[in-house]
Amino acid sequence: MRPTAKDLAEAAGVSLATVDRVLNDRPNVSKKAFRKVNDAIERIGFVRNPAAVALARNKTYRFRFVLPLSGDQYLSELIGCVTEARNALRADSTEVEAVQIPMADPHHVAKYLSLIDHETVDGVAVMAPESPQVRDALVRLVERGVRVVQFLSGQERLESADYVGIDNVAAGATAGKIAGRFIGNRAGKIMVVAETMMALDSIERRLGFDGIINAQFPQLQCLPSLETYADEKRAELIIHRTLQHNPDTLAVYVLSSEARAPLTAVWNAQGSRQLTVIAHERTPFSERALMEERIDALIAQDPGHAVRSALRILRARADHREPLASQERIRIEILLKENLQLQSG
Amino acid sequence: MRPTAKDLAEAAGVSLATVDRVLNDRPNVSKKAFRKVNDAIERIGFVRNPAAVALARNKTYRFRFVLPLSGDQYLSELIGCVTEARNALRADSTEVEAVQIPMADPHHVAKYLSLIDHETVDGVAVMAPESPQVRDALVRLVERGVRVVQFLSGQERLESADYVGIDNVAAGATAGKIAGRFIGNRAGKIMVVAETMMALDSIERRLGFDGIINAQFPQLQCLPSLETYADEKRAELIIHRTLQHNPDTLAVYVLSSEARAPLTAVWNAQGSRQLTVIAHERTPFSERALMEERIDALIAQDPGHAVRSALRILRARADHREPLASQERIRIEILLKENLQLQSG
DNA sequence: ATGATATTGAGGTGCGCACCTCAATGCAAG
DNA sequence: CTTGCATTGAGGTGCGCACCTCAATATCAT
Repeated sequence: MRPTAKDLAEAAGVSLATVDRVLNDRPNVSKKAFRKVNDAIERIGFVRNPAAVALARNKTYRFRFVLPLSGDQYLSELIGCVTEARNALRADSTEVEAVQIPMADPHHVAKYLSLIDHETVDGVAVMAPESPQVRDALVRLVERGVRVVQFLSGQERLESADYVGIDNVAAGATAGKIAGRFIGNRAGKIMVVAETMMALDSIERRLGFDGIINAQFPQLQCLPSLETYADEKRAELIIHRTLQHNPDTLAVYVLSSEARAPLTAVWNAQGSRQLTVIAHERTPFSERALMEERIDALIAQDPGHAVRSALRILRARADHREPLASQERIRIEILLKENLQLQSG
Repeated sequence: MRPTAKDLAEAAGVSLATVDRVLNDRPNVSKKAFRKVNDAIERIGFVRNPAAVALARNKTYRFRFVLPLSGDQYLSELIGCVTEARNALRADSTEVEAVQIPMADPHHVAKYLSLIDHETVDGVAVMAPESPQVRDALVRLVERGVRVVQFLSGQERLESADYVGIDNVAAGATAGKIAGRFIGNRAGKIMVVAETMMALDSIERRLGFDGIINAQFPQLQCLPSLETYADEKRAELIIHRTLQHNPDTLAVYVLSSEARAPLTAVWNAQGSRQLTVIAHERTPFSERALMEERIDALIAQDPGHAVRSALRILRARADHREPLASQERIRIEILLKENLQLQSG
């Protein structure tokens, strides 16, 4: 039989009360007792029964995803994943919610975060653009006893918070390698489009992309990043113009998770030209375009995995446990038409 | 507050005993009572507290991985993942073990499986080559009340068992697409190497590979599959000969998870020739070769994910729950040097 | 030695459920 | 009506632990 706390007390030569004090970091424990209990734990291989702990604590965990307010398809996917996780975790006394707030003004975001405390919520996963105000607000959030996960967002990594998401430099490099090898040995230009180059993740992806292209594909030249500012008209205009001025464009790389506007513009303007198209993230739009071979490859991070990973980490932190690193690394996926694996089949 | 079984009994207008009978499929429940309880469950949104259930049942789950006896690096990785999962699940009253048995003789495998019953183990994940004997043994295992997962192996899919692993036809197609696009528009041949073409997964991968090459890259021609029979000398010989006879070979595709012998032979024989190399599975060997740019791409399925997935499914089945499909789909990963994401960094 | 404080033990309660027993009720066939 | 059986309810116990109280003892400085 598996040893219980009672066995542990016996083995350690102390009372159940002392075992309880040691196991739950309660005060008034002598160093000697502490050692006796920990030695006994090693000796008899005691492991707390999580079910019994959960039942006795009878605590409900409350976690919140703080996401940008946007009509982005990737964001919709993400919200869908949160909803799914919410339903799956309802059984485990875990309340999960997603809120969307405008991210344009860092002060507003910081203000929002400053109103959260551990009375309201045990942990938050925050997806917000880099800014000193937000970073500060996150640090203070941690200080107030709320677990924080930096979630899929181009922020400077905090010491005191966990990060869930991919390495964007590596993601850009991956895109670069795929683009370079897919293009073959023709010489020409690559058009790079982003919503904005103010975002850290765009900057990092571009950095990784350029690094690979410059080092390994000297016959290719990356054009300056085009910024759509999430404006369809503007996207249409600048992309059309760029394609006209650069007839030797061989490929398009869309940095941002929303590829719809840029790619629609590209397809309207490309004429009979063959373009290798690389974009980020799997959405209904990009999935369909991949199936129709209008996109050649997607660089993606699985939103479902990201959500579950964030929740597992928050849960582990709330229980003062170390998250299992090997399970929580989000992969940089390369999606082709062939390995898309649609749900239906 | 979250409703408990007591609340449910009250809401249904029955006693706790009847609620218990309905919830645990016990006999002697009238249709009327059954309906009353289920209606009340819907109405008040009752969800069983899994922690309380686990505690009250006080049951330990015993799952076993049945794997081939082989020095294969991928298998070592797999065993490592099982060990990791074993330690992680020890806390949850779940015993996980891995046994390795010789798979050469289907009768022997079937014999081994026939000795397993639900007294010994609650579920098994079996990785064994396709054969009618094994298939039969698995079906009978299920009939004896043992949950079965067909694990990462090229077996005909059973109705009565779950499957964990990738679609090998799609994996082959993915390899084909990567090979074709990486080669560019040069014309030439592709060498295909397998340990044996008797294995269903090799056949399926080859099928997917040829399908893509023939349909999308007519300038490329796939050579007949070379079979190494896991014999280094033989591999060396046939690969050397094939490369000599086919000076216009542009790429090598290794179908099996053990790429070491074939690729070593290729590197010994390739001379100054540039070859695009595609292989399967991430192992210390293939990882290193990818970093050194001796392999261009790996098609992989994450063994850690596969192990965890198999265990989650076995656990769900043992609890008469439906596994969460969306989480259990094993992805066909494309690994390049750029998205390898080594553990160290 | 004395008081103050730190440490320990004994014991109880409850978390939500599974599983068991036994008596009580219902219902049908004879 | 009685016998037999199916159904239901009341009640208890225990799973392993967290959390609490109170009294008893140990340890320290003075």
